[in-house]
Amino acid sequence: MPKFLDSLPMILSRSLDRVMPSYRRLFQANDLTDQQWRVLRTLWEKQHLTSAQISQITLLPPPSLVGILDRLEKKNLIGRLRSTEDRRHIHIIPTQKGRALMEHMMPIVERIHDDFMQRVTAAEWDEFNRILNKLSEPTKKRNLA
Amino acid sequence: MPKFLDSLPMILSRSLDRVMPSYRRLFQANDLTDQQWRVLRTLWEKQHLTSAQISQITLLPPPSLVGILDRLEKKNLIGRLRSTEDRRHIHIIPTQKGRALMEHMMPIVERIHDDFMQRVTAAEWDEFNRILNKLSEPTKKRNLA
DNA sequence: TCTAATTAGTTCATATATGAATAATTCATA
DNA sequence: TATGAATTATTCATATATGAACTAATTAGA
Repeated sequence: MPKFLDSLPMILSRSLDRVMPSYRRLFQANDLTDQQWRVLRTLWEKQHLTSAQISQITLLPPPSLVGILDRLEKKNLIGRLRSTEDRRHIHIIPTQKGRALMEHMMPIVERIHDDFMQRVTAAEWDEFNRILNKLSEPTKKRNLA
Repeated sequence: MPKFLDSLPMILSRSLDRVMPSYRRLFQANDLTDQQWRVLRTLWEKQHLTSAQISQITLLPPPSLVGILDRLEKKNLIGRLRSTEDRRHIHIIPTQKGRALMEHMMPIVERIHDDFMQRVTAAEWDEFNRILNKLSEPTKKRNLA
């Protein structure tokens, strides 16, 4: 009989609860929420993204994103720019202040990430990802065979 | 260079996002939120629990739990009962209606769980749990060796 | 036995999640 | 080219997350 605590959702939630504090300390030290970090982190690699793209990458639901972007804009970390080609699109662009903040935080975040990676071997990490993917991959035509 | 999407938090969040809909359909069909389900599920096995115990098991933060319990109580699914021994404790007890709802839902939830389990072998599941635990175990005296 | 420290539950302010609905825009096509 | 379908960002109502603070009750100790 599978115990509640051993269910997939609880296992994943518990792991998240254990992993996030290491990151959150850094975020809070820089006056960012987890979600605000995600948005800025996404913009670190790209020059500009639409709200929908950010939502897709960060897994943040569009309605939440509106407020998150509002607060990032209020902190002068990002800017909104409506596209001229398709006036429905709004480009989200990091400001100089936003870029500077990321430049400061990225190395530290990578260090935190490396600390977690050092807990397992490369083979274990691959295996972990492989199994987790099997467990959670989208159920497309799963009912064919 | 580790990509954002391959970081531990994003991997876990993405998996959760993919796993939860299967459960959520059932929850919504029974007019429950994810969190309300967690509380009821916890009470399924025990006869009564304190708010603190529920918080510890479900991972729901105490401030959130207050409202969740309020709404469960309003739906007549649980009851609050202040302890006579230690008047700080409040026992949370499922009502008959609450128990009946669980009796209806538990088999379906177990079926959903089994569906996920069938995606991997028992060995893979054990391996997955072992590695995830290494990845996310609390950092106690990690800086000793 | 009286006070300081603890504990359980709660409140508060702010930020986010969830699902439905909406306004503005663009697209497909009759 | 007018019109309905689709798309993007947003708003709305409700529920939850987060961290600080607070209240009532209990306990530890001088």
